[in-house]
Amino acid sequence: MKKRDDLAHSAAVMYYVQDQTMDAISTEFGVSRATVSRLLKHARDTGLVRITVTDVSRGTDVLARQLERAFGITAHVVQVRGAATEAVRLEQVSKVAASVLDTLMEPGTILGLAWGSTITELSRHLSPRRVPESVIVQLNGAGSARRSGIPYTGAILNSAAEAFGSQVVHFPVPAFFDYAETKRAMWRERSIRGVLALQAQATVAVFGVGALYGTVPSHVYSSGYFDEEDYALLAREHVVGDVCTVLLREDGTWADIEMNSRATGPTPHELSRIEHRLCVVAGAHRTPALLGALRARAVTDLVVDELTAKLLMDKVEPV
Amino acid sequence: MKKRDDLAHSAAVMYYVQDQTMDAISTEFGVSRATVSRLLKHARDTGLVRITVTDVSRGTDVLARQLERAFGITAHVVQVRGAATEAVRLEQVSKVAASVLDTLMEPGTILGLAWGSTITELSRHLSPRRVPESVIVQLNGAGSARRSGIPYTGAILNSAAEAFGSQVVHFPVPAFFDYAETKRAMWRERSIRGVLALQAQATVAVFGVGALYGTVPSHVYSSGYFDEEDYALLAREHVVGDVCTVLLREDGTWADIEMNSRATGPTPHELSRIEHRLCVVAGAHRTPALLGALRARAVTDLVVDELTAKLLMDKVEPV
DNA sequence: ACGACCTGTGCACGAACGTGCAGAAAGGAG
DNA sequence: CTCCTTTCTGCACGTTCGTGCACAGGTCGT
Repeated sequence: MKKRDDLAHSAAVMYYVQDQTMDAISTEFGVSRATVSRLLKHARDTGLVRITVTDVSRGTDVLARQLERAFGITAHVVQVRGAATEAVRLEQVSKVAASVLDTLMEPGTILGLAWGSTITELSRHLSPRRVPESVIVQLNGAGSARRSGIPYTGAILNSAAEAFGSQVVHFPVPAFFDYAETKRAMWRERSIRGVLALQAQATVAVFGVGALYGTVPSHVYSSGYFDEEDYALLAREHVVGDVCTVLLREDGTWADIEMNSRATGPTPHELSRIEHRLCVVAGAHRTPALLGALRARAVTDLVVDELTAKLLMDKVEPV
Repeated sequence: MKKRDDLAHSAAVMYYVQDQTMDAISTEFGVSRATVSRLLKHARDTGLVRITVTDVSRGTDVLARQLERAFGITAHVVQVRGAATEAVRLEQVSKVAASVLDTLMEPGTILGLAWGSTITELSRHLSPRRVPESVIVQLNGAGSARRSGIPYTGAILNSAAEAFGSQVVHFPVPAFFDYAETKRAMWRERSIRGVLALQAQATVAVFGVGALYGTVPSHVYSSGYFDEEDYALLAREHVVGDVCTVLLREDGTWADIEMNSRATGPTPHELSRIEHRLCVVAGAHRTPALLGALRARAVTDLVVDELTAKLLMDKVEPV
């Protein structure tokens, strides 16, 4: 499809630069106006046309500033129609997050990506833009008792790699090992050490937070990663969710949770060596987990919907 | 107007990033949809939202490639509706040129600007974008027997400076001196030498071509810069137009034209030390002058309307 | 205090736009 | 070559958008 890109490019120039109407362009090209509409969509989708909003926002959004002061982060609060479904909320937040991520990518960036419903959605909204020498590395294992997790994370990593033109490095381990012993053993393997080393060099990390409780428990808690016994353990430890499959409590502690010795994602401590840690959160039920993540200092950049942001601030600074 | 920019920013995010309809945004904000439409226009106008078309074009536009091969330049051929008036043609070409100039500006750029109807129009279509440490320097004098030229060039330089946030350096001399002697004298003055030195350091120059003949003679030939005697001289010398008020013939020669010893713009030879020389041309009557400019190697980047491009190629490679 | 003026907003209408659908063209398999 | 599948295109409709106009609220000068 070389011809199409070409037409799309001319059309884009005429439409976006010269501001011709689609009608004028269609007669110029001798095609229907509908086709021009489609060409322009194509141009936008393929990154031939980029629409960028400068983020000078930080300065006046009250809620965002509160978050920034309270946690020492950069925050983007996303307006979502109150009546929206959870799916819509997630979509809106992901779109904004995608655009924020876009501003963080620069040549040579090593991007660490977690997985989950939030990140999946985000990966769908990345607009293509070649980032030379970029590498994408999977942050945490995704295998479970039932599945290897590779198709699932593969979809995420691939679409991100396609958007940025990056190399991909998978992390072929389960989300949790059954035995801490196995993890220690694997962590000595050179194949794994290579991935871990790359993770440590990442300059940007993107992740959501998993919520253990609420009407919509997150993927990892509802898809066979844990058994009955595990759940009991989680409850006893007051775990509210996770960041990169490292479980944590609302107060931000995680180090003493036994199950984390079997988890494969980077701990908040390990994460904190990464310069930009973009956390994407949509949905009120994630508030406790988000609070834990923030207190664990796992986050430098946050994208969150307005409602959740409000609930969060209410918890921190009750009025 | 801080509040307005702020609302405009939120609206822009919702509209361009989250693709909400203006309707949804208006109810969210509690204003009318019309207001949102205006906010978005404001956001675009102030550079809060940027729409960029990647110029991978170079690759398939046949005419553009012909020009590139024939003259060793980078060319952008602008489609303009055949039926368009000259004013529309100029506007369209200027818009594209403005976007090309935008891609050439980077931090620290010293931009040399000529003046004329083309450049005036171009300066109207620059979309604001702060370019740190940039400087704009006027390339050629604009004074005539009647006017100082400062208000006229001032408008151009100011609007460009506003768009890029640059410093401005004027060149307060006439377009042509009456006596070559005066020019030599002035060129020794330190105030003038400072400007000349800056011109010599420019990394980007933008200019049109003036056409001496045709239905629409260019500004410099119709606004009292010359007297009867001058015109006779121009005709005798086969001058077809000018670049930065340096007169030239269709074959690209200029050095032996007496009047040029009184002109204040950089000669093609001086221009050629500037890395990027963006020439903007709209209108068939400028074809001979453009040909002269190209042959004089004054140009590295050309933006031209399709019709003029065709006429030009017909002259060079008759079919 | 009053009117003249200026800025910003909503309304309403016509213009511009996106997209489901159905038919045409292009590409493959037999 | 023919039939089937897939992709592309134009039509038509409903939606979404831009803007002239008129009015409201605010500012300034007299």
